[in-house]
Amino acid sequence: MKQDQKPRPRQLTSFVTFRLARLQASLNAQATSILKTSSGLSLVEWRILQTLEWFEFNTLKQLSDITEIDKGQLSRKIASMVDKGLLEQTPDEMDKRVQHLTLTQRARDICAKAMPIMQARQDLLLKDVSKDDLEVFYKVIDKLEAASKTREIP
Amino acid sequence: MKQDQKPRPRQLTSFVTFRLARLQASLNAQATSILKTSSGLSLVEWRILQTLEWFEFNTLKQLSDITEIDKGQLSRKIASMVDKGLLEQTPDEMDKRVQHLTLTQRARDICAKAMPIMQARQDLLLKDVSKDDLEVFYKVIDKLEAASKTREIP
DNA sequence: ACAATTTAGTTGACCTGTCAAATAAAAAGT
DNA sequence: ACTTTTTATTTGACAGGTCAACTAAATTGT
Repeated sequence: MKQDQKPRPRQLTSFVTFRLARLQASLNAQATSILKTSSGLSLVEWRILQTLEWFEFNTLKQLSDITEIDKGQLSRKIASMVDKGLLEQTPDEMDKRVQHLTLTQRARDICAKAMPIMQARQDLLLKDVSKDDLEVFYKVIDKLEAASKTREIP
Repeated sequence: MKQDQKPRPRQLTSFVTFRLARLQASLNAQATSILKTSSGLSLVEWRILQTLEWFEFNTLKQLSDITEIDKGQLSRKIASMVDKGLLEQTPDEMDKRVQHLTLTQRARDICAKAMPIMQARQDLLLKDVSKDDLEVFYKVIDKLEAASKTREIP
C-alpha cells in the first residue's frame, strides 16, 4: 500500500520565475566571464557604463530608477569607479545634492574594446530567435515587469 | 558646429540581458517581500524547498545542477536550514559522500501556508499573457539558456 | 592492489545585492 | 520667514552570490 511514498509533483508554482532565475544565473556567469577576459570590467560596471552611454541622463537617481540597481550599491560602485578613473562626477549647479556622471576617456576606450565581443555575444544569444518571437518575448517581459511591481497580492 | 556633443545612443548592445536583469530585480523584490510576510522564508530557502518538492531528487549536486545555484552557497544554506529544522539530511547507504535531503514536517507546513499566496502571485504575473505567448516565451528562454552556456564567443 | 582521476560536498575570501537609517539640500505648506 | 515634507545621496549591517582551493570518498586505469 505504498501510495504516496514520494509525495511528488503538483505544480511547480513558481515555474516562470524559476526559469528566469536560472536563465539569469547562466547569463550573468557568461557575461562576467567574457567581460573579465575582454576588459577587466565587472558586470555591474559594464551595466553602469552602458546605461550612461545609452540613456539621456547621468545622475545616480536616474540610473537607479532605470536599472533597478539599488541606490546604495550604486553609490559605492560609482565611488569606486571614480577612484579607478572610469567615471567623473561634476556637481549640479542648481541642485547641490546631485552629481552628474560622465565616462572618462579611459572608460570609453575600454567600452569600445569590449563592445564588439559583447555585441557578438548578443548576436549569438539571439541567433535562433525569430523577429516575431523576440517581439512576443519583450511583450511578455513588459507584462511580467508591470505585474511584478504589485506588492500586495489580492 | 556642436555635433556629437552628446555622443548618444547607438545600440544598447545588451538589451535583452538588460531587460532580463531589470525584470529579475523586480521579481526578486516582489517574491522576497511576499515570502517574508507570508512565511518568514527567504527566497533561496523557498527555491530550495520548492525544488526538492518538485523534482525527483534530493542531493546538493542535483539541486545545484538544476537551479544553477552555486554549490558553496547551497552547502551553507542547507546547513542553516537543517539548523532551523527545515531540512533533514540522511547519508546515502552506498556512497558515503552524498547526503539525501528531505523536508521536515515543519517545512512542509510552512510551504503549504505560503503556497496559495505564491500561486496567486504566479497567476497575477501571467494573468494577461496568452497561452501561445507563454509558449513562445519559454521557447526563447530555452534558446537563450542554451546559448548562454557558451563561454567562448566566436 | 594501487596510483591517478573524478566527484560530492565544504570552506575561505571576497564581491554583489538589499534594507533601513542617516544627512543634507530642495520644495511645499503655512 | 519658517516649519514640514520630499528628494538625492551616503552609510552601516547583513544576506546572497561567485570563485577557487580543499577534503574525502568513489571510479578508472594499469
